Amino acid sequence: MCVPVCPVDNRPASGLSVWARYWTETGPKLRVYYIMRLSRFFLPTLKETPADAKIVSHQLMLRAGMVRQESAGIYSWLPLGFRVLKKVEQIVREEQDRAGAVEMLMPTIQPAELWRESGRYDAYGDEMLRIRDRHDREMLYGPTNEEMLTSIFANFCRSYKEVPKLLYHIQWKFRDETRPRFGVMRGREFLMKDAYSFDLTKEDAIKSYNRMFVAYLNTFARMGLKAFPMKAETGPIGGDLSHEFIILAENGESEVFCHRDLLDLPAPGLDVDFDGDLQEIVNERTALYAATEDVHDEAAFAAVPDDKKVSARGIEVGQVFYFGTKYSEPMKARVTHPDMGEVPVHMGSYGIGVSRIVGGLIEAFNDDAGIIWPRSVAPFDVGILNMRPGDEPTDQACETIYQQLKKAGLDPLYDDTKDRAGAKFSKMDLIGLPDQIIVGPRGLKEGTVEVKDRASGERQDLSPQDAVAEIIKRHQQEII
RNA sequence: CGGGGAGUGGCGCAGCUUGGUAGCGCAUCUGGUUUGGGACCAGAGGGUCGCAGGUUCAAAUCCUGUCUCCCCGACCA
Repeated sequence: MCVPVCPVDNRPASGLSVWARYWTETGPKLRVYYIMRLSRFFLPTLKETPADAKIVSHQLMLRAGMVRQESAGIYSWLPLGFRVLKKVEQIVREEQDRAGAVEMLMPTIQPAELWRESGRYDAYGDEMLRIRDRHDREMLYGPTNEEMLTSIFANFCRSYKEVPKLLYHIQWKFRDETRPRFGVMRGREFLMKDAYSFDLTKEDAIKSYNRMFVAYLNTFARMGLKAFPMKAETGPIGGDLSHEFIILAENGESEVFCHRDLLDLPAPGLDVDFDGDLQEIVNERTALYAATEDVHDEAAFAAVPDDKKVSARGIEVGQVFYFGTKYSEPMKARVTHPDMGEVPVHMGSYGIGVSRIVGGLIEAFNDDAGIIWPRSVAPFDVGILNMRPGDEPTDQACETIYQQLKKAGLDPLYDDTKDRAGAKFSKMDLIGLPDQIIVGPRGLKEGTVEVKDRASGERQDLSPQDAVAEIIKRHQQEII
């Protein structure tokens, strides 16, 4: 049995569900998997670029049949897009868990009451979608959850022994932007991971801040993204310490300035001890100049050597805040300490734009033919292209390859359609699966199939067995 | 929220100035020829021209209002 394993923590690599593991370990030796045929899947691709989409990620998401716009800034996630969204979400979840954060789930709809307590009900303005229920009670579709979680904490936690606490959830949010744009990158409805920390003192709160800071570096690295922490404005969330995590992209929404050496720092790695001292890792990433345009300091930037100056455009994919007692004070989230008496807890909040990242990934990984997914987030791991459906040996070869890949823990998509070869190639390139296995009577006569690497375009003829082994090898290497 | 643009078969567009039978490409369906980089021939189906008023014998076309979407800016994960 050949199961790709993460070299760092020995977990099975990708796509191997609990059930699959159960069966491969305990079940019958001859396990047959359901074959996901393209003819059965739902993949409404477009040959032409929709007129409304202006940036490449939005165009490709529509063309690849990942999303459909329902209203300005509101999207349905079609099966292909949904798979990527889930992959991104799962990486975020795993790294939150690894950092010691605890997952929960709060509702999308919140009572206005909560926001009156913090004073933000009026302050938030038209960006907040306000609604009334049948009893004429004022409700809102949550743009964020500081109030709700602070209230939960205040309700249950009274003692200094209850802290530190670090809780997160991954939930849909709504901000009624005046001008949604860039597809899912700046929608009104968006999926976000938001974490909230509760600590006794500012000093402790910084430790929580550092946990998230380091977790973020690993999170983005696992998706193949280079995200750089930059000093940032605290905005309506408030507070006095904040970093945005930025990926560089031509279509980035904001201008950023930083020291070139920052771009070369590797991710801390998945073996970081999150209960240990993380300050050094954070210091290393914050020592060099890096700021978004809002807080850009020309004088400080001038001190950076000319050949190290980088000014570029970037997409914000995450942000971390420390804001002290801004919410705990008015909402009475206090704990009692033997020496300090009753004190409001020091808080921070930590967001990652999950749905936004899907767009960001495409901005980072595309070419003229379409999307090029990093293996960790690809909707399927590999595409199997049948060049002559109906031809017995070809069908048989495709299905065998499918079963073998599936058995190895990979998730293939089998193009069994009767489309012409050109259409199949184009479609597969468009949706960007990292690897393709092209199976036709012509090659099979010679005992070979063709393995194509989407990113490099490189192709090689291999026996079906070697092709499967090659694909599995590539996926093992991908994991950080 | 300021400024600009656009709504016509599923998608991309023409028609509007100068009112008169709604058109093209792609996609779809049928038949045939093709068959390893988004084929070809022949035929077919599919549109209350965003919506509501108005002008007129007659409105996709002119007038008024309204809704929606997109772009630039201000604002934000």
